[in-house]
Amino acid sequence: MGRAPCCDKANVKRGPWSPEEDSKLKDYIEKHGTGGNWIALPQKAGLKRCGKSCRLRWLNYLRPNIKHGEFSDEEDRIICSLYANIGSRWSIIAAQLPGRTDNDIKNYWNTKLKRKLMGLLPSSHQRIAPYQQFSSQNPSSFPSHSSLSSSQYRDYYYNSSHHYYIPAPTSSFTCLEPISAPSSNYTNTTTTSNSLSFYQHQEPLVSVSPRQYYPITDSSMLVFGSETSCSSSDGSCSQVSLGREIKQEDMGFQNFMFGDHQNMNKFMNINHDGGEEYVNQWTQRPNGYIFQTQQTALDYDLEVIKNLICSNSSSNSNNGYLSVDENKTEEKGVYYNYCN
DNA sequence: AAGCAGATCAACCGCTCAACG
DNA sequence: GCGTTGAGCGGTTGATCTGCT
Repeated sequence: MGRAPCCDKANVKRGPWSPEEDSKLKDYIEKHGTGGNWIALPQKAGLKRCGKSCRLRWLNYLRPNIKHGEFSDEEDRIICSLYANIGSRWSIIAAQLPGRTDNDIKNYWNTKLKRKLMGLLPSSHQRIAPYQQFSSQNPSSFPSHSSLSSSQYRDYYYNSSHHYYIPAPTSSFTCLEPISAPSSNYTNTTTTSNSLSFYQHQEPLVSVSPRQYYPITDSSMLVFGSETSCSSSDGSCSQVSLGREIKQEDMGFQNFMFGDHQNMNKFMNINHDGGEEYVNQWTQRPNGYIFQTQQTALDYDLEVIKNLICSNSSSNSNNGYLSVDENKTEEKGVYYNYCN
């Protein structure tokens, strides 16, 4: 037995919204708010629409501060970075891009960005940092490490089949450097006002309130955000905050978070603070608590993204989520850091 | 100008989850 | 604990646009 439909489909209008409908909805919400009840809203607003449809229309198009139009390189990088780390969690990604909705980002990813990335990285070329494989491959055929400044070797791809570097295509996705594994000291880091309000503390996290921060327990729920949650969604709002719990089991998250290193791994959180970017890394302490460290970085690996795209398109078994192969991850053993 | 194919994106669908009685 | 309800999410669809022949 399925669920009862949320509205009487025979009596609701569907399809594109007219300017009159937009105006009715906008006027009503501006005057009365949503009242926390989207189902009842269309009737009150004099609309023959499904509540869900109203919600979608408001969140994606009518609410203030929606940003339409081209995505910037910066936004591209953030999307890629987060996609590489958390997969197709569009609402979470949208929460990092004020004014963008998850629907927008999803469409943008599926229609443009994915293709852009796939075209950017020929399959035989692995973008790597020279230090990673110089010794194990054919050092003599490379530009010598010393002959390449850090800024130079960012601009090469390593051709694994022929063991040499080729110049990287010019793009906004440049400058990958290895970063060290997260440190094991548990110092505080700061967050910035425009970021997710991750709670950072030297002490084990305690349960503060629902939708705040919990220690990782056996049931292992990692909780992001605060009660002011208002992420974009199909769409939710642009305020940055994540009101959704992420289970470790979710989306192969367990592998992602904890699979490849005993007590560390990372989850990205990108802040914007006076133009500088930080990556907040989630690290699990031996006692099971998750804490956060910060890197000045954006972090993704084109090859990872590409693999994700390929695996997602060939198999939906992972539900579109990043499911990191433990062995592969271990083998890889290197994180890249975006640097300017 | 007409027809077609591919790209784009608004909207829908079905599902999960939290809140509540 | 269970059922119901509504919000939110991610995947998909389909109407429209654009560019090419």
